Amino acid sequence: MSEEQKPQINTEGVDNSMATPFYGMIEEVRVVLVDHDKDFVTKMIDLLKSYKYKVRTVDMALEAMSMLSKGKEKVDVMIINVNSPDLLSFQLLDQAIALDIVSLVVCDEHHKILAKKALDNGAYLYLKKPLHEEIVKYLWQFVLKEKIQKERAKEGVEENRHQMNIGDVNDIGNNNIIETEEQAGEKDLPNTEEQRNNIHEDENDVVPNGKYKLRRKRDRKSTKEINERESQNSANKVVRRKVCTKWTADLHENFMEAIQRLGEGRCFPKSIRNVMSVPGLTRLQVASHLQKCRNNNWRTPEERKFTRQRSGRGSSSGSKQRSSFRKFGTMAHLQTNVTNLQQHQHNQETQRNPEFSFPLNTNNTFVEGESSTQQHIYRSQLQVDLQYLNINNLFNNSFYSIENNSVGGIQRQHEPLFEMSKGLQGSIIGSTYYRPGLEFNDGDHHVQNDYDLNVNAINIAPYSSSTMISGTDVENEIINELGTTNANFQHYIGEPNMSYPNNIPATSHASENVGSDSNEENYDVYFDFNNMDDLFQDLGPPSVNLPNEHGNKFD
DNA sequence: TAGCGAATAT
DNA sequence: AATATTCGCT
Repeated sequence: MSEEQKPQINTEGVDNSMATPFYGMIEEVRVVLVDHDKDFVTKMIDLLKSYKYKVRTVDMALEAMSMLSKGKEKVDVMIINVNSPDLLSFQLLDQAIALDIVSLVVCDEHHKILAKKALDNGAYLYLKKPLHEEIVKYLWQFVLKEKIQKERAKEGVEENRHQMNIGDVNDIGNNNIIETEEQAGEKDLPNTEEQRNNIHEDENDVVPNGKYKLRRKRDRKSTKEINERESQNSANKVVRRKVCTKWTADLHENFMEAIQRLGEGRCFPKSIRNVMSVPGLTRLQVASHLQKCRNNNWRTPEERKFTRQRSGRGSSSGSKQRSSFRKFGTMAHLQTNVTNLQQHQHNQETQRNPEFSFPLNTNNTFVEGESSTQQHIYRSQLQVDLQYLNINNLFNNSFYSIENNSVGGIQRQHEPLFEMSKGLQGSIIGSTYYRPGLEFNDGDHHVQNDYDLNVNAINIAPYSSSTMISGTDVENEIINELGTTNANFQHYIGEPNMSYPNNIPATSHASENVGSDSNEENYDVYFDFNNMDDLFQDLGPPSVNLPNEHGNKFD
């Protein structure tokens, strides 16, 4: 029975390569642990490593966030302490989710509210410490499943592409991945260059100012092409969900402070970004915002509401006065004489010099909103909107086929792996699919049903096989399966009528629905892995032999 | 090259 | 309308 001999494991194409970690299904799994609890961290490192995971640890969420924004290291799994001292746990979670990182949120003390919030925000699982070894052991399967799922989603998309056009509006989320291919043929082009060169100069008109004015839209790569290319290059690279930063008054304030601090002539996107140091905020985003501001085209959310109300947005006066104020940082490169002064100020910690001729000022432009009074913790600064939440509820075939073979039993040597994943994932599934919109930029972005859909996922998973999510057979099977093993879990059921507590900023859509959804009582799912052994087949460590060499930044 | 600003897409 | 993405340029 020693782990050495699991030859049987490979009957099906499942994979025999015991030689590689994770049964060869995944090359490596990089786990980032975000927790300030030394003890826990130490233990987890050992545990994780014993299962061949690449581990990287950080104390606080902020650190992890910057790590993610740098994007240097690929991360597959994040284990986040829900109570990071810097209070950024949820922001980190948002970020991680946006990057398709399987995120487990852990806590010392269980709080339904937090559990709910974590799941709401896309956490794969919400767990109380210490983590059950089984979870760690099968962590990689979560990753695998997500990955496969994503690929399938992509494939499906490709297949249907011709008929999908707009049709799939409800398919939130895929818009950026899908992209209809109206004009076939272009995809054949070997490379972008060629396409770029297709711009016909003669089609441009010379306008009075001597510049060329494009007659037709630029011959840019369609996002579709990009996506295609991407998916080719890196089959396993996940498609990033498109995220949209919302420039809240706070965030803007931060931005303005940076502008102020830098001084005219030095307001470049990059430097601004650095000064702002808002994790996750990219240079491009700053550039975009800067552009908007320079053009005096940006309004705070409050202002927007206001102007919207008075429908006017009038051509004339009114909103115009702001202009003089917002012209800051124009042409950073113009470098006005203010420079020296600025430089000076720059060196000093205290920069806000009133006399700073910068228009922007101190200004109360946004003070109107409660923002200014807000704590200095950059709370809701970066509100990431998941515009493309949709997770195609496609179940991947890989699992499917295997599952089919194993219908009826959890035993089969080579299948346990998947059985397990079925059980576990199935139970976890709720949180996996459960991704109500966080907050959307504009009402246009239909996330609406996601909520119900997903809530169902959560509710149903443990108890029944009613159709939901995708309604495929596979799915039901999984769910049923889960149902049978259900007893092993202790489902923590939230209070029946728990409506959104005030402290959950929420996502209005969600809260509304919660209120009206009779199933809400099952909303909150909390697992207790006391008896996991019954649920999972013990396969021994995923990889007994193979020492994994890939030692990137991960140990 | 990386980073910028403007143009353009979504 | 607001934010993202692309692109030519330095």
